[in-house]
Amino acid sequence: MPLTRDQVIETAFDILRDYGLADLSMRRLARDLGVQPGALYWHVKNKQELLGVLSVMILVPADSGPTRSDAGAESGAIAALRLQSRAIRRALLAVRDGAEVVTLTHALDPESLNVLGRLALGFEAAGLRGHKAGWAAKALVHYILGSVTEEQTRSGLIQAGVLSAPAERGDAEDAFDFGLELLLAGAAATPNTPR
Amino acid sequence: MPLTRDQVIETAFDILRDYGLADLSMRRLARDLGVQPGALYWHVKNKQELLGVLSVMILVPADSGPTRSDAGAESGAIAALRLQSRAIRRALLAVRDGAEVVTLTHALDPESLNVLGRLALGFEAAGLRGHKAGWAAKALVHYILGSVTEEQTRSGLIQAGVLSAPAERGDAEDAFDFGLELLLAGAAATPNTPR
DNA sequence: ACCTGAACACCGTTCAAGT
DNA sequence: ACCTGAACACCGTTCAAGT
Repeated sequence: MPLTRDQVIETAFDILRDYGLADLSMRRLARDLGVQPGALYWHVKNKQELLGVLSVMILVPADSGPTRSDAGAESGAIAALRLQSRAIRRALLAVRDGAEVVTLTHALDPESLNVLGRLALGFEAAGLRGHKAGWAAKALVHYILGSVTEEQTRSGLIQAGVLSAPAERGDAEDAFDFGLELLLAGAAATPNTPR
Repeated sequence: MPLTRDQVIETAFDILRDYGLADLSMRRLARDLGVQPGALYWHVKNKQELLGVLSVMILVPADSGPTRSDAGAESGAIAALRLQSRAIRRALLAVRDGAEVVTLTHALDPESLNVLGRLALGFEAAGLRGHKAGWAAKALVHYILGSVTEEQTRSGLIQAGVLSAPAERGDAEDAFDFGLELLLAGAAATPNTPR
């Protein structure tokens, strides 16, 4: 039977998860599927589209966030943002080079990932008005993606034998949480020029 | 006369500045220098080393920051961090794909850019102790690089005709400053568990 | 010391032609 | 509808051999 789009995507995801982004070429993907490279372009527009789909898949585990109906207590809004941010970090860490893939997609098409808009809603619930909620969300996204990309790059280099054991181990999470608190504390302290 | 390392670096910088990172290949660089690709490897270890040198060059305009001797008034420490952050942003914006190049270098070798250590000193001057100053500096670096990378990616796409004019223009700087204030306000509000 | 020539092992994408 | 074959236009890096 013919190749399906889902097979292409699934195999791409497997290569990414098991070997990393550097090994995820269209030619390698075609080889794993037992097909000529050109065949892929019947099922997928180009590599960028494929990475976009993978980005969404990577973020699925973090895809239950605050929705507009969750406009609950304002004090809980910051707590919700904290949980959501950690969930995004965990989802990215679960796939090799996950942060890098999502960063690539986010750079070319920020709207395609629901995560961002989701966080903006969170900051609105926390009391930020106008552009500020969106700006805060962008800042948080940049922070998360940057942190996790560095974390995954480091473990990639260590595994490749380029780097030796981490100088100080286990503090990646502490470092992440600290930066997260910085951002959230800043948001909580920001004076809200009314509407 | 023979090719010099400085010529290689200068020409690479020119290609980057004028045509962007996508055009900066070793083969293109060799062509512009009127030499075979292999010749470059006499003057430079590999492409990564070259990008590292370019990263340092890009950041030179922001390379006059607080040093340890500047342990001045604690209130001014936050102000200094604000100025330093804006200087870094400007330096990155001055070169096409500057943020992306620096991000690549920073990912593989964070120590090689003095910027980070510089910012950590700034946070120490602001009263953060122990790991916290370093963590805050990392957060700030991720934020700056992420913001400017997105900014430059967008203008690159617009110039390439992929995107149309920005939906809301001129607010890139406002957005940057807002996120910056979030981080700095968070740092100022962070309780300092003594030593 | 410095460079050429040539190769090795790759890329993403397109497209006529086949079934 | 779906894929092959083959090409186009590239990559980064190495290395014997030349001068």
